[in-house]
Amino acid sequence: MQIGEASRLTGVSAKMIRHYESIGLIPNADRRDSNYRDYGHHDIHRLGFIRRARDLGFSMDEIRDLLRLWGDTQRSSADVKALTESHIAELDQKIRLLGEMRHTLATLADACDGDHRPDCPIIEGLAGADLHGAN
Amino acid sequence: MQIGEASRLTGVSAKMIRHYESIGLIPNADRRDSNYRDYGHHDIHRLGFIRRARDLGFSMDEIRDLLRLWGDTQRSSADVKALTESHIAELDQKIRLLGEMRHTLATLADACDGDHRPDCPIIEGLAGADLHGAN
DNA sequence: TCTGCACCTTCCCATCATGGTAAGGTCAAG
DNA sequence: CTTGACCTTACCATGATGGGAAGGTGCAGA
Repeated sequence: MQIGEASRLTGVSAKMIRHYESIGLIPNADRRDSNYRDYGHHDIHRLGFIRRARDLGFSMDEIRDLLRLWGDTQRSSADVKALTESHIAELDQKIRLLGEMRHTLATLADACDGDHRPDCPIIEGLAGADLHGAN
Repeated sequence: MQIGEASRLTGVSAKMIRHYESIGLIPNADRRDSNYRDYGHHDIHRLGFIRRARDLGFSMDEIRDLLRLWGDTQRSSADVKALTESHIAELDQKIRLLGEMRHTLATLADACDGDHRPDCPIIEGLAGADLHGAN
């Protein structure tokens, strides 16, 4: 099938399919006489794998590792689990950081009357108060 | 003072200070005879404001709005609060998405023995299972 | 005075994942 | 033969940041 159908089936844009090929995440696609790329079941499966990993927040480097692990019949499930848990830890870190931001902002917003007057603890906080200390 | 000291005082890299100037987030700095940029209290204050907003996850566009609100003595605190709450909603959305990813991954990881054998529900999930449906 | 070093300047390139657009080739249906 | 959908490559953009090159400035010490 052509790249458009592969895109529709996998939810990966044609643009990104070509990009993944260019960075070696997927092998060079077969070409027809027209020079159009030609995809089969195997390619669709691989692209679906990539899309699901991407949707779970794995970086391209991690996805590269996952693809290698996927194709390695010798590897232990412990290898996959380790990579996954490392990624979970990254997610936890991001969630924690965003949560801290949210907490600080919510505290400032709570202190702000939000009326017609100009006095605003949010702006004052940004303008110089200690946002991370005792609040 | 020179850009290096301004950077040290505010925690904004010299590189970014120049960048903020180039995109109009801060006014063009005064120049000495040497053509070196020259900063004063006012500039330091503004850069500190930007750094704090950045640390709270505001985008450059939002920071631009915040700076405008900061300098506008007419604006109501409601304007600032609205912008802040919009940003909090963005943070909540990101946190929710990351949390969903984490949940799916944790479920898969829990199902994975993580031993020497190759069978791995994580890889199987990525390879085609329904990750978002009943799991 | 010369030298060295720390600092500054501008300019260009890279990241990461993705999209847009332009200029042109292919192919099937009407 | 035309139309339209599809494909090709190539280049540019995002947002926030860093890296590095090539060269100017300024001060302290030999």
